[in-house]
Amino acid sequence: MSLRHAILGLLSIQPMSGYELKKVIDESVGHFWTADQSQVYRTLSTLVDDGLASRRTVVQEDRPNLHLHSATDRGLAELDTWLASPLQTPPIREPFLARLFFADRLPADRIQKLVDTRRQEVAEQLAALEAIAVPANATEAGQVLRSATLANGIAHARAELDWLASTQRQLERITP
Amino acid sequence: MSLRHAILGLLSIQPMSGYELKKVIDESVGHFWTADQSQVYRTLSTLVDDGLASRRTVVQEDRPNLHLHSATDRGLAELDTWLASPLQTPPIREPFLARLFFADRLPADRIQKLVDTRRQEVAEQLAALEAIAVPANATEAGQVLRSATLANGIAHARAELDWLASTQRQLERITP
DNA sequence: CGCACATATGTGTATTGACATATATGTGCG
DNA sequence: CGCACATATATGTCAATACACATATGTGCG
Repeated sequence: MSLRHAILGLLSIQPMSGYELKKVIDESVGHFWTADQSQVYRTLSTLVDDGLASRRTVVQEDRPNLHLHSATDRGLAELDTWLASPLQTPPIREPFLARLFFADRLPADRIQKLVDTRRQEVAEQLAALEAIAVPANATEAGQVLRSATLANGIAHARAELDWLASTQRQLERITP
Repeated sequence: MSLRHAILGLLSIQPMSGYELKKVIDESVGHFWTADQSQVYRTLSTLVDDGLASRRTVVQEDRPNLHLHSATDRGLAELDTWLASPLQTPPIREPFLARLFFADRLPADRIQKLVDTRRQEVAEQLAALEAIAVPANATEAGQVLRSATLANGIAHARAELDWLASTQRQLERITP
């Protein structure tokens, strides 16, 4: 469970409610990490139970009360331990490649369509990533790192598009 | 659960035992799909229960008996349905990027080390992928598709290496 | 007025999967 | 002789997650 650490990391930057966390995850780290809303709340609870985060209720009058969460000292220590620990590579699962691998069961035009649909999807993803503004000449480590994670997504999207184009050409070559 | 379909796909090419399937998954589709051994056996059982695969026991004298599995007609139909169904994009989870995002908590040399360790790992992965031989001028759709999935892994590994180099340069720029 | 949507927090539950473990036998190595 | 390793199948179990659902209130729109 690395969602624990992702949340701990976000809380180390700024105290947040579960609701806000979910939004931040979707918006600012969404290109490399996703989380279910219910999981965010449950993880926050275990974090508080384990003493890695603290919870403070903020009374609001015109909307439901907030549970504002902060990383505790132990939480920050745990975060640093995680940052220094060896990286466990996650299981690779690429549904599109899995499909493409068996796609010769389909007629040629259907294979082409598979590839083309994928091309459109990746093109949209790329456009979405490129639309996110990044500071041009970052001087702080945090800025550099955060724009680098974004650049990673862009680099892979472009690589995927190039590969798709090349695959498409190869497919056209065998079915003239 | 797409392991069902991955297994169904492999069985459509050739009847196999669970043991053999696990090996084939590790070796031939390992660069885009991984599976736990216990999960392979359990999935085979549900596949048989659902009538999508059939099981035949092959008695062997000097080793444990084989359970040879084949895709049934219904299994092949299910496979084709899956191939034609809209692709559900899996949740994105990139532990390395998650770490890098919060790595400004670490001293500069530790960040560099993080990036460098990653560079070595990806370089090894790339070498492993490049070592797999592929037919140069594929004429069959199946060959083209299968070498394309391999090419995909290579393309992404190279993109990752380029990005890592660029990130490293940026980090050096801010900590002279 | 009803409806959707944003704010905000949670529970219930089934599936998936990772990891450990059990069982049985043959081969090769030191 | 013991040990590791390959062949081969399978269960037990816990954690992580996805998806659905429940609850409560204010705002804006047609």
